[in-house]
Amino acid sequence: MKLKDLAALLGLSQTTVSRALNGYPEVSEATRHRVAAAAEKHSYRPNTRAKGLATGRSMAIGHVIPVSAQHEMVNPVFGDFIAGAGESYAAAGYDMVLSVVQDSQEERVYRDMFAKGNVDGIVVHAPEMRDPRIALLQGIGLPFAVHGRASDISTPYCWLDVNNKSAFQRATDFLIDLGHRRIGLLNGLETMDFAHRRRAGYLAALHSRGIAVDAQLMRSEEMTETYGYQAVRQMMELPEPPSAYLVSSMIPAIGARRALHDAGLVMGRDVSVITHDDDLSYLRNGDDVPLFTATRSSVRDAGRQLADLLIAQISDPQNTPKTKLLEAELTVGRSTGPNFRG
Amino acid sequence: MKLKDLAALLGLSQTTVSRALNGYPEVSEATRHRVAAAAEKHSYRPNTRAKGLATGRSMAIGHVIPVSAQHEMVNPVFGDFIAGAGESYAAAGYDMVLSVVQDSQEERVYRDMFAKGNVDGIVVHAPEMRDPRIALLQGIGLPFAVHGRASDISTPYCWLDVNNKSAFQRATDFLIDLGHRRIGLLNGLETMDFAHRRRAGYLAALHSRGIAVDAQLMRSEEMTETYGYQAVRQMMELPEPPSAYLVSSMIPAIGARRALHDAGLVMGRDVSVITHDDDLSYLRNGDDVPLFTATRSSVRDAGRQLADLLIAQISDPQNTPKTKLLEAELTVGRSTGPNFRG
DNA sequence: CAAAATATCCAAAGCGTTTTGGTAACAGAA
DNA sequence: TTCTGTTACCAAAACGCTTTGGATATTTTG
Repeated sequence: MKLKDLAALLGLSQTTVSRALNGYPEVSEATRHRVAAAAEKHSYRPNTRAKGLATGRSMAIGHVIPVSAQHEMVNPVFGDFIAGAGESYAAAGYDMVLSVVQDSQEERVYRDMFAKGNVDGIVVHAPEMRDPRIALLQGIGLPFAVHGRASDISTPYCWLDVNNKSAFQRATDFLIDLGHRRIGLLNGLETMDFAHRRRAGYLAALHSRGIAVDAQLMRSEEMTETYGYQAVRQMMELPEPPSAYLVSSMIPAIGARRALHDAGLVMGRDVSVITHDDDLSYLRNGDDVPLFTATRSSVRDAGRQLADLLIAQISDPQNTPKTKLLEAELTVGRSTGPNFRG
Repeated sequence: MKLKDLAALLGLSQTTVSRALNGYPEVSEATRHRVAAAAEKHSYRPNTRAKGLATGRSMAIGHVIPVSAQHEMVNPVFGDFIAGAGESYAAAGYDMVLSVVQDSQEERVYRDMFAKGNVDGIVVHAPEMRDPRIALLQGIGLPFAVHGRASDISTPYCWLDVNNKSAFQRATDFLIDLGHRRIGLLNGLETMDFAHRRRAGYLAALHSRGIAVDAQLMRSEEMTETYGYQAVRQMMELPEPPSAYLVSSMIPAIGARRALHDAGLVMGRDVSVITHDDDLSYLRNGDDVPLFTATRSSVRDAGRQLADLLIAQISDPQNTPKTKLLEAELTVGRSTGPNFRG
């Protein structure tokens, strides 16, 4: 069923049917209802490509998922982020198109997406500190929104981020208040902007409390379970092992817990652990009382909100780009306690 | 830069330029090269919508991610599956369009996708036993491929599945060989086809070895960490607790491990655990020696292969639908050992 | 050498929409 | 009555591509 057929069926012109369906005023209420009823009855849906060609918009938003050649890894938060963004898109009538791309190919993919015109905007994932993608997208004039920020870029652009620095500073302060002085940091890859900020928060807390920084207590890697396990094992072997750990994600935190268990230590009693918790649907942090003390911020909610920002940006491109900084909450669970060991 | 401009620039007709770029024979090699060079130089990319409108194909494949209203959950394997499928799509020039949809809305979404014509095919995720989506898609004539199977549907359709029954039967046999008689099953939701098959494999092994089935040892739920934890805790309280557990995914297996640790039991010595391992990139099963004995099958690879099947199906619709059954490998790790207790 | 075949190109139609630039009918105002 | 506005519709152009159905040289064939 195409527009032509529907128009013929109603004895109307394509123009009138189109206007009736798209809510233009120059159509009588009577025919508008007649048209709507017929469209409903024959479940007419305008062809996306034709509509897009005519309007010049694709009603789709691109997500480019970079996969580095070294560690072929899809960030586990990705599924939840997408679920959140998907809700907003569905509500606004947008489709989501996904490209999984070797990071070396990324620039080409952005350019192609723009040239081929199959998206009206793009969500940039996992920004690095001086991420080249932002300048690139500004250059080609494709609307975009960044999940996170790029510290070294000063021109305004649309982003949504968790206040990672403040979250990790508060978490570190919390551990210091409990008497911990040697605090291990199991950070994500510090080429990533969020990891850099978390480190800054950790360092700021140490400095403000006059605690010396020990490079042996700071690790930065891809956030896997085995990373958490091995990093904790190694730090435990130090002459002065940490009495507490600050971990960048639930997954390595689980590895950290395993390492502590293997060593016969009990979290919250012998050693303290705080982790960042993205509130992933399949990896809830305990039920009633949280398992881990955590800096928590729902990545699903972030997806929802970032999508809204981007949609607003697309529908009104001259507007100055909106930004939003979410505060993570610090929820106290069973994995932290006072430091008795000195 | 559109075709018209490129043609004008070259002093050729749009026809010739189009044919040159699309590899038609009625173009001299000289002009073909000239056109290709100019296209490259000005980085011309045909507009997707226009091309799609002209050819009647959208060069996109839809993935509908159902989210049930009760437990808003995105399957953690999803990210890796998408990554795999994305590789195949990129190689074949397809885009991937994603819809996150309340399961009550699913039928409407499929119908709309077809009517609006914005995908050439669809991947069906997480089929249930008598999944209505298959008949629906066959009815509307939209090519599709199923990740998994629907047991109660006999008409041929395109699918790729892991041999879940055989995998879980072998795993159960393995445990029985080690002397285990009371084996707990922590299954996924048994409305899902894969979970049903796994249960069948578990039961078949018990039957063939003359071991009585105990309903108290069989659980079926959404595969979260807390599920694994609580299920094991509860089974441990039974008068005759299991000496071994068979778990449907790494995530609940981690919860199971936590419950055993909390009870002071050591996996592989006091209690055995086998889990299914989807080989997720961020949740590797140990490094050198696997942590868990596991039935392993890469879901990323499944994504790649299923995408290939669907693409083949789309390019040759009359062909009888291809299917592929992958065998999971049973890899021995540290979580299993002989049963000394009885 | 004329006719047929081939190689190379092009103008225009078509894909299914939206949008432009109207027209016809009828009302109210002068 | 005539003019102006308004309401309710429509024919045709446009979006950027592919494809159809030629057209014009050039080569091959009989």
